[in-house]
Amino acid sequence: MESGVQVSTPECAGMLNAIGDSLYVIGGKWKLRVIVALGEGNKRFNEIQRTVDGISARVLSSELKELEMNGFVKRIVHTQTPVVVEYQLTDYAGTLSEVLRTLAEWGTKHRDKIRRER
Amino acid sequence: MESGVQVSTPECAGMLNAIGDSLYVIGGKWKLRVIVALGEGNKRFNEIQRTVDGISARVLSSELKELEMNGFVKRIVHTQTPVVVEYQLTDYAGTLSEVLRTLAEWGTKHRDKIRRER
DNA sequence: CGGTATCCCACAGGATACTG
DNA sequence: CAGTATCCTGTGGGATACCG
Repeated sequence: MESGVQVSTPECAGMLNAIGDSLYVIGGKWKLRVIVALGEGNKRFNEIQRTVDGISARVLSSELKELEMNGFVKRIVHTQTPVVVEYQLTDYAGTLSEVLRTLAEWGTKHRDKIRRER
Repeated sequence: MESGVQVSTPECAGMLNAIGDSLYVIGGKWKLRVIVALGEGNKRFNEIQRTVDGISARVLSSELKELEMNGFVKRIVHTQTPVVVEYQLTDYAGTLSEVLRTLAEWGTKHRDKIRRER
């Protein structure tokens, strides 16, 4: 091994399953982006929608529900008048920080590469 | 900050775009899994299909084409008889190693967490 | 504002059959 | 074996309208 092509750990099968598990929970078009958006701090529904470019209300609503079910997001209702609803990341969402970091890093480098090629 | 909830870097917008770029290229249900499968070493078409559980020939074919277009995979035709076709990761696929590592690590931990909860 | 309900379509992707 | 062609379904997700 010299060029970094060999990506796998000794047993590839375990890695395959582990990656499968990850994608099952945080895969898809929006989940990670919503989480990143909330990484800035608590947000209200429409704020999130404005931050995550292109997401519709319907989809955001269902994504937030799934994220809540999976323990990444907490929904906080401030019972003032008018009622204010905030979403915030849970501690568990913090376990994704390394994933997000590497993914963002790679995306940046990849974009640069594409730029250079054109 | 004490609990790791704060996932974002100073500017979240950049991270949002970077993650978006990543997902655009390596997002989806199969791409990363095909790459991991090839991480074991070169493979033939049907070998890959057997390794990546659940993928159909049609889908694998199109995924391989996209991965080739994006510079992750090289298609090698050995012109013997019978003709043998191999797929191998390029050096560029190696740039994903950190992403794959963190993703696999997280997936493993997450599965453990789910197990404990049930 | 913070959503939910409905409708609808595009497309990912499964099944099967077929070819060199 | 290594795919391609065809067909078909499920569903992700957009648009719009509506409600408390």
